[in-house]
Amino acid sequence: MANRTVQDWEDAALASIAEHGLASLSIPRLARTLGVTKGSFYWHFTSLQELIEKSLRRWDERDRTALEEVRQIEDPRKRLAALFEQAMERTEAHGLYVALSASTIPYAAPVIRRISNRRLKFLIESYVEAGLNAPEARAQALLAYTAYVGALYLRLSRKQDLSDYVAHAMKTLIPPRPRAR
Amino acid sequence: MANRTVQDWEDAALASIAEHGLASLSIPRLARTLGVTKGSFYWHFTSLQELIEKSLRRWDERDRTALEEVRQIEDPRKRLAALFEQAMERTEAHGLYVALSASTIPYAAPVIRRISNRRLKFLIESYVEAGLNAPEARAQALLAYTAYVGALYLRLSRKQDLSDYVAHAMKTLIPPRPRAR
DNA sequence: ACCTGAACACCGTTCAAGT
DNA sequence: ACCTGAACACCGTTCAAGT
Repeated sequence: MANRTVQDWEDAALASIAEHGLASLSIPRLARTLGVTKGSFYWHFTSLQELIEKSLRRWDERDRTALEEVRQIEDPRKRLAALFEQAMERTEAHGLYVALSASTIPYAAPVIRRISNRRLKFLIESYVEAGLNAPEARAQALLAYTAYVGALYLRLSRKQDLSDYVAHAMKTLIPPRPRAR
Repeated sequence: MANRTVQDWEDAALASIAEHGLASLSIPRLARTLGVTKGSFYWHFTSLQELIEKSLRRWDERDRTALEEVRQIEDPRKRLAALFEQAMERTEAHGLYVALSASTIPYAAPVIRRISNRRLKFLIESYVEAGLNAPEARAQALLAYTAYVGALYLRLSRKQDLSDYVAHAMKTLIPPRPRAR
């Protein structure tokens, strides 16, 4: 078989973290998945830490492009709605967010911060475009974002359908359509 | 020195998890903290898993009594406000919630579910008392709870003061005082 | 009744040796 | 250039032996 690339290892790591959690990430496991020996890992990476760091950078990049797509939607209210609905898909990304935002590995915090900053900024801008003034938009964006993150975690311990929740959250958190003038 | 008790080990475990995360929990570490050898651990517990299970049960119990205290407040709006403010204190409990709700250990999920069910039920009852009808109260409680959990996680990656956030959340999520009749 | 200390399996890491 | 396989330290677990 062809040799493994750095990207192969990174993708396998992200998938494993998203599904089994960070604690279950192990070099022998990944090696078995990829069909090689654990020793070969150290030709591509200097340590498990480096693998995680590089994988996180990859995830960060993916999140950035995912946001860019939603940004194409012109109507700010529809854009917000799309963001809320996206919040219930993209399960690997959510698995990663959930698995890592509580982790105590030192380089996880900056990545989480960068991702949440980017999404908060996006929310604030959309709220401003939807007619809120700056402090209102900021406060509302923060509330919406925390509700989003909280919902990710809630979904973890209960299988219940959250579509009613999303509907209510959108009603509460998306500003009314401005009146025509 | 006197011998260690089961409770000593449980308390040490909860404190360690809350502060350093679940991944850093290690029997040699705890043993060193308690001034004994790791071998002695296995006189009190059959496995690390059992220690975690029993510790989680202990935490569950603590959360229950913490809720009971807030329940004493008669005015439902003030009770909700107290709950929101408590949400920014009790740091060990929050550290535990954060460290465990994403964990893949099998007995963590039921405990998290029990705790969140209890707090959701409490919120729903308070919202009903504050004048909302049943479905409104349920939806609003769910939104409030997810915002609360999300705020715990957001606080992790940014040191920023969240008191403005709490003020806005309370304004948005606590129903208006009913008019006197 | 509670603890020590040695033993073993598993994972992270290193590295000489293979192709 | 990429991988194997043996080696070593660390942690979870067991257990005979100490007090």
